[in-house]
Amino acid sequence: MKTAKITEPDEGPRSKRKAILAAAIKNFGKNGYDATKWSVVADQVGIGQTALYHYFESKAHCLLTIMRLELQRSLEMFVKATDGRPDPMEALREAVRSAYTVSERDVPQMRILQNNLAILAVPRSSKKEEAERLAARELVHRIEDAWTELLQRGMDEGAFAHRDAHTLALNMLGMIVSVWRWYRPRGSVTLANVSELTEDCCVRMVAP
Amino acid sequence: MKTAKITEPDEGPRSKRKAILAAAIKNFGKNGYDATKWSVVADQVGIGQTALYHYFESKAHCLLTIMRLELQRSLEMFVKATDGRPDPMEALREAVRSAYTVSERDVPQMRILQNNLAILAVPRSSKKEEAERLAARELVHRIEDAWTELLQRGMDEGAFAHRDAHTLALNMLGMIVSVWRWYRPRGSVTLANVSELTEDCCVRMVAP
DNA sequence: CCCGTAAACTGAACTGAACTCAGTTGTGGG
DNA sequence: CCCACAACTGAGTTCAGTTCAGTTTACGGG
Repeated sequence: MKTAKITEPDEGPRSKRKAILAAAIKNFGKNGYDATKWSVVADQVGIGQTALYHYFESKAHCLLTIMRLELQRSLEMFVKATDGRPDPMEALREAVRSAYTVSERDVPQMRILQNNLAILAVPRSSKKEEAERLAARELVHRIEDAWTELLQRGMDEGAFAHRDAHTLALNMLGMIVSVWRWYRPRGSVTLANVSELTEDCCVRMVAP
Repeated sequence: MKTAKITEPDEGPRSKRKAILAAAIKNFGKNGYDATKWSVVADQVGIGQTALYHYFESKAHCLLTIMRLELQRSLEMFVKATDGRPDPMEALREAVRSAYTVSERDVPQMRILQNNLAILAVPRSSKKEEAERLAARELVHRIEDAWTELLQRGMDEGAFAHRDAHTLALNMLGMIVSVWRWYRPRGSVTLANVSELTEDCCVRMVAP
C-alpha cells in the first residue's frame, strides 16, 4: 500500500495554525464537533471567520487534522512502549500504560478522536479532507495491526492463550479507548486508577 | 430522581413514523448522521420534507429517538438475561450473550447509538429533543448501574475478584459495545464469534 | 350521505452556519 | 525602500434544516 505521509505545512512566525487547532480542540472536546460554531473558534483565536480558510479548507478538514495528529501520537507511543521488549507480557503492560500516558492537554483530543471515528468511514469530496481521512484511516489500521501482532507473538510464544488475535486486539483497543468517553481530568477516578485496572484487565484477557 | 418516561405517541393507521425511523436508521447507519440529508429520508419514505416535521420536531429529535429506543431495548435485554439468576458468573455470561442477541435490523441502530453518544452530553434547546436526550441519558446510567450492581454482587459473594466495580463495568461495556463500530453482518467475523470471545474476555476480567 | 374535525401533507419562504470571492494589509528579505 | 507572499477582511453566496400558511384526506357522528 502506498503510504500517503502528510507532513505538517511550514508555519511562518505569524501563523495562527497552532492557535486554531488549540481553540478547535477545546471547543470540539467540550461541546462536540457539530455543536461548535466555526465562527466561535475564529473569535477565540482573534481573527475573522474567513481567515480560518487560510489554514484549513473547512471545519471538517480541521477536525480530521486533529484526529490524525492524535492517531500519530498514539501509534508513536505504542511503538516506543513496546519496541525492543522481548517479553510479550511486559510489552503488553507497557502498551496499556502508554495509552494512558497523556498530558491533560491531550485528553479532549482523545475524546474528539473517540467521538468522531465515524467520519473516517465515508469518503470526502474535498482533496485535502480526503487526504487527511485516508491518513487517519491508515493510522487506525496500523495501530490495530500493531496490537494484533503483539498478541499474535505472545500466542505463538505460548505466553498468551490462543485465540483470534485480531478480534481480541479490537476488543482490547475498544476497551482502552472507551475510557475517553467518560474520563474527566478532575473527576473522582484518576488516570492512574484507570491505567492500573485496564492493564490488569488486558493481562487477564490474554493469560494462558 | 424524577423519571421522565417517554411513551411512544399514538400512531394512526396512516402514520409514517415507523417508515421514517426505518429510513433514518438505514441512512444514519450507512453514511452517518451528519452526512445524511434529511430531505433524502423524506424522499425514501415518499413524502415531502416538511411532512417529516409532522412526526419529529427536527432531524436531531429523530436521532435521539432512535438512540433512546435502542437503549430501552438494550436495558430490557440485560434485565431479561440476568433476572432471577442467582449465580453471578452465569448472570454475567448471559448478560454478554444478550448484548449480541440482536436481529440484523438492530445492527445499524447499535452503530448509530455508538457513533453519536456524544450528543447526549450537551443540553438541547428544544423541549422534545431535551426530553429524549434526558431519557436516553438516564437509560445509559441505568444500564451502567445494572452492570455495576451485577459485578458488585459477584465481588461481595466472592465469585469475582475484588476491584472498583463501577470502573470495571464501564470498561466491560466499552469493550462490548465497541464491536458495533466495525462489525458488519456479512463480514468474515460472525456475531457468534464475537459473542463467544467477548464472553470469555469478560469472565476472565472478573475471575477471582 | 354529508359534515366537522383532526391527522397527514404540501409549496414557498426563511434562517443561519459554512463557505467563496475579490480584494487589502503588513512584515521580513533583498 | 519595495516587493512578495503570508495573513487577513467585509460583503456576498449556498444550501440543509426549518417555519409558515395553508390544503387534502380519512373517518366517525348526526
